Amino acid sequence: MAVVTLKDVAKVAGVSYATVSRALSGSPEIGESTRKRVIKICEEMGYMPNAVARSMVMKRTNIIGLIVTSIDNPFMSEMTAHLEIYARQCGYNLMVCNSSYDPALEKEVFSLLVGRKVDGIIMIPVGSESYDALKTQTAQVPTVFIGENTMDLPENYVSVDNTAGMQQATEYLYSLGHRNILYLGARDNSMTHKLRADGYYNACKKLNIEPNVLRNSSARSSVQVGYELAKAHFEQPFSETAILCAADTLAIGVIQAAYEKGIRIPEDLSLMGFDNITFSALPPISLTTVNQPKLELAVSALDMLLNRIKRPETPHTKTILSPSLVIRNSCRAIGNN
Amino acid sequence: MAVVTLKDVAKVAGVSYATVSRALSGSPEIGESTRKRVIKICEEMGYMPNAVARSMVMKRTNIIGLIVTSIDNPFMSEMTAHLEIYARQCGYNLMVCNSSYDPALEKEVFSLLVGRKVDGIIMIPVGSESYDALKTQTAQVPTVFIGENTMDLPENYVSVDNTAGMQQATEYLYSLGHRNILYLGARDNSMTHKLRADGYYNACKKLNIEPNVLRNSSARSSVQVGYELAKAHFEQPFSETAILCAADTLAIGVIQAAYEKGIRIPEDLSLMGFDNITFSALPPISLTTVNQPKLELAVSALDMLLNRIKRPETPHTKTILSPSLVIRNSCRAIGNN
DNA sequence: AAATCTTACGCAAACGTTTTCATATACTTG
DNA sequence: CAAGTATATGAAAACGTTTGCGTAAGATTT
Repeated sequence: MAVVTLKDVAKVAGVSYATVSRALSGSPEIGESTRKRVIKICEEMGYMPNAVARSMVMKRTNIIGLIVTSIDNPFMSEMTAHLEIYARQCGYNLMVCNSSYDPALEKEVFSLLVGRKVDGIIMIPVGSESYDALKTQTAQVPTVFIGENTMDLPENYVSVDNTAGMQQATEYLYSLGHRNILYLGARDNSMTHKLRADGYYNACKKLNIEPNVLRNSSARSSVQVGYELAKAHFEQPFSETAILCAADTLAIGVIQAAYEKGIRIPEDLSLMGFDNITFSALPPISLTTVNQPKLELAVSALDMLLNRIKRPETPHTKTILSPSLVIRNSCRAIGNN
Repeated sequence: MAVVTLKDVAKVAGVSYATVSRALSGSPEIGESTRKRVIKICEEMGYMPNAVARSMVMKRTNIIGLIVTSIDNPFMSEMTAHLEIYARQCGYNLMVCNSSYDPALEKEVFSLLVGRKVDGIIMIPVGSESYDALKTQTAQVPTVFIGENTMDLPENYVSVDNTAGMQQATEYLYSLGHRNILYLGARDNSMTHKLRADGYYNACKKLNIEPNVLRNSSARSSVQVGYELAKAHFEQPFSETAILCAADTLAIGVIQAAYEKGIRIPEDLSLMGFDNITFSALPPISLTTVNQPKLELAVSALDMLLNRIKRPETPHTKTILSPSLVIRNSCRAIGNN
């Protein structure tokens, strides 16, 4: 039960503990014979370096903090999986925290991670206010944002090109003959969602069709919210032939509401989402959507962060990845007259 | 950029740094006036305790390690969310690792967490061999297993009663008139799945129907595996009126395969799963299943772990939670003749 | 008023590493 | 062979806390 330390090993090996440390760290200034002997003794004694003590002296924990709005969200959990695996390969472990879509909590866990002396933080922010609130905090530790960006603050972030993606989606529906497209789930408290809405507006202008937006006043885009918005919308007669959702989760909520109303997709109504979460691919759902490349997002974010950890004084950068259309069976072509 | 330490605060306040420490820790042996003054200075200077240094001396990190097979799995991510929130309320942070369904990697990350001096580990094991492989390791740090258990090793674990749940599921199908029920996805490399299969066998014996099992020879139960098993099965004529899956993910794969074959659920085939993941509730899927109470599992596991951390010499315990049937629309009653 | 007890604080050790600097030994080289 | 140079190792500081112990000063008791 007693934990073996460097000193214990040193005593058995009859050397100073500095020597043991050097033997294990692969330092060149040590004799080959003693190195082998010490390493063998370490193995026999089951010595395992104390990462806390090492962090203490090296002023580096090899931990990176990850703040997500909710790990219980297919998009985030997919990305977290990629992040964790890649981070471990790079010698880092992940400390994961939920902000639960609460800016106050987000700030709190950020401080907590700073106190834990994580080497860096990757964060999927609750909303665009996150920037202001965290401005002083992000100065304390290298931070990279995923998915959320902003014009005025040159923070580090990686994101998909939300505007281009949503514009592409709108144009796709147009190409199928849709002229009356409802954009469902616009939000003002998230830059990501503003940019997505921009894509829709851009396309409308370009294609000369009338924008038609149903806003989401809550703080998040969930299946539940999509369901409620659609349900309310379906209460009254509507003329749209297609619904374009700001997120896949919303679209799945719409499916539910449509199902209850007997509205068939895509026969009666075409439907699109954005994100391409795993479950959108399942045939019963088979949602046409815009893909966010989760692996690339994860890898880019970590690369960017590791870079900043190494060279903190480097200028801030951003990486914008290209989204891509994923065509499934939730949209149909209609004759437009 | 320079980090404020206890010493800095002490210097400004004109006291020893022991006094600052005591002021913040709420020690009684300190004057009320100095306490207030010191705390105020701490706030002004933006002092934040260094958790690493504290861990060093207190021999406690307030970190718990979580090893899941894959965070990118709705069941695990739901539970992780609950765990993280509850743990944080208890003053702990979560270090999350994927074992990626690989026993060797599982062992490796376990060691890694031990080296990190986590206070305890919660683990969803890859399979029942995990116990043997980790026997020496679990002695080094309090460990609690979730969902996986075993007869011979009295490890700490919390689990749902898999056998009772699957027996209940089988009986439910029987009550709908099904006599030819295919059990899809049995696995030998997981005690959980053995116990679930036991539930099916028990029910068959009790109800006097012939067991009919399609094994899963891979290491995991994924949508993909379910799809492949069902697809192969549907190639040839089959006589089953219902398929009972060892996991919801498998059942969703079955839906996909059935869809492609034009087999309607529940009209042509009844289908059940086990786990009750979020997406099983969506109307297009609407899977009748057996619920695993994720919140209760998470809370029980953490309580058990915290208990062991406090009193490591306490005897091992197990907590078995009751599953419950969740009836949706993937099963139909048939006339049995 | 002397003796005792509290109270509030400082000193310093300890936690387990890494790493700089010093030093002893062995090895070159002129 | 003397002097210098590598080479291998040890001693000790440092990282930022917590906490046991010691001790002044003040409060209480007799």
